[in-house]
Amino acid sequence: MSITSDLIRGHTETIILAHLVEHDSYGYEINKSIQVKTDNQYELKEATLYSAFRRLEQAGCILSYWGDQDSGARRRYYSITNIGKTVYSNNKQDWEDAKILIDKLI
Amino acid sequence: MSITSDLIRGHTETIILAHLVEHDSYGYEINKSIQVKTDNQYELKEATLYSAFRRLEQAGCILSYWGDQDSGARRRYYSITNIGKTVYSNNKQDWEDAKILIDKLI
DNA sequence: TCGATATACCTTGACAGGCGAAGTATATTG
DNA sequence: CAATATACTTCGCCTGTCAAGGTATATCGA
Repeated sequence: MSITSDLIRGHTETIILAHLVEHDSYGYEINKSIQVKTDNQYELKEATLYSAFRRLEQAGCILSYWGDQDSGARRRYYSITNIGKTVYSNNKQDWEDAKILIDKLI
Repeated sequence: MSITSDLIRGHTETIILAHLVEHDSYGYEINKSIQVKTDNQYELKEATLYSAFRRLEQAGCILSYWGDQDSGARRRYYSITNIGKTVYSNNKQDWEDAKILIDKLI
């Protein structure tokens, strides 16, 4: 893990939404996927991940339901809502804007 | 101001150092400069700015001295140290890395 | 001359997101 | 049978941001 947390702060929710736009998923899988996508350069801390889920659900961006595994640990699946999709696009645009802004300043 | 604070969070110190790499300066001027550079899209809140100065000085990244104005409000000038220059380059590189990482994830 | 505005700095306390640490439970593998 | 992987949860601390309030000097228009 190279990136400092303050640089990623504020992106956690967007990262989760980006994953859920593709397909329903659950916490552990999302985190593994982040590690794969970044060649193990980054992973979310569990507490960070699950508290982001709580915020997103509270905000109506995602819905959760228990998966029905006949084996293995239970999984709480999440799906993105229309609100979540809107928030996701807005966040993505904000990121594009922020990149330009920060590049001007540092 | 369009950018949300969580996207800029962690960049405040780097932004200040970036300004001080060019020349010694003081809080008010740095903040004005940020507004000009970003066409008024962004400015640091005073409390944020001055608490960043305190952290940077504590960390040995900057030094401060009072300017000798014969008129107008007194100014506390800051100059960047060698440590500060090193921190600045590291932060800049971290930002380049973070950009790539985040782009992969969102 | 007096109020508004610009310049310039400082402090306090609250808030929110990240995260270390610890716990729970199931399945697999050596 | 112990270790490891999967999978989720909660508690409480830490840290950067910022709203709010304060101080002081200079200028400019009414």
